[in-house]
Amino acid sequence: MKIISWNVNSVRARITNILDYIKQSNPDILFLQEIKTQDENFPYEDFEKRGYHSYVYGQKSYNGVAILSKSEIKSISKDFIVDDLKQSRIITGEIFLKKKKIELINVYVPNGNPVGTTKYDYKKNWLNKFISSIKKKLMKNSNLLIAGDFNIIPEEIDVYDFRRYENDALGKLEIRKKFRELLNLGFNDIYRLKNKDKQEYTFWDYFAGSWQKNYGMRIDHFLLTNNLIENIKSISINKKPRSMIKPSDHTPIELQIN
DNA sequence: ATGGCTGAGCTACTCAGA
Repeated sequence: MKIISWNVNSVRARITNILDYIKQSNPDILFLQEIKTQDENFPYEDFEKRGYHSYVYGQKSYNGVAILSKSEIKSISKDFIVDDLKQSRIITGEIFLKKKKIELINVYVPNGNPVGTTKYDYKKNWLNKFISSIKKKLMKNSNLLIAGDFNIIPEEIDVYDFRRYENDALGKLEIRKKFRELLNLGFNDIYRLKNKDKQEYTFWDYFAGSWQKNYGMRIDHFLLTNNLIENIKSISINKKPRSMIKPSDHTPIELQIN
């Protein structure tokens, strides 16, 4: 089974790119972040024609997440945490894999910049609530798969120039510690688990020729609980969509499990 | 280099992204 996560930076502006990518990569499940549209304007028909169910938690202009799936997904939920600002950032569902019930958690973590503002505090509080909801979920199910745009650079190796981000909301130690706190609950950063020293990125800024210069960062992740490690076949970052015309600034990360 | 670009909403410009 192929599960992919991709921050598309607007599902409507990106629709041809997404449909081309689906045709090429053929995911069973696709997590989308930053769809930037309300549910009623989501392009359900485009995906239905290609054989996908769409589960959408939209928002006007900003944020918004969705799960596309070839098979029906049960127990879809949009209230994983209480979000004070009512931003659409998490959608969850359940699938079965070899008799394991797996909780799928698609996240779009707040950016948090600039540091020292209410946006940064919102990110910290959001992460605290997220971690506490994960703890609760772990008491019911030890098979969790979290994927999405975490807006966290886990370690120095995960960005082209760490010094430029050590005081940024994506790279500050305080935020990176939240990521470690999550891992310490029994999760693995699957890309790093499978690629100990590899320096690859999932995001490149639109400006300053960042893509051409490979000034990127690894901020989109798959975190799986220890129980699911035996099911992992492969994980890879697919850079091709970032090289296309009118790209998202993020590129997909692809997980094979069976 | 607190943004050089891009998208949404809207129709001139702000907000947001990372």
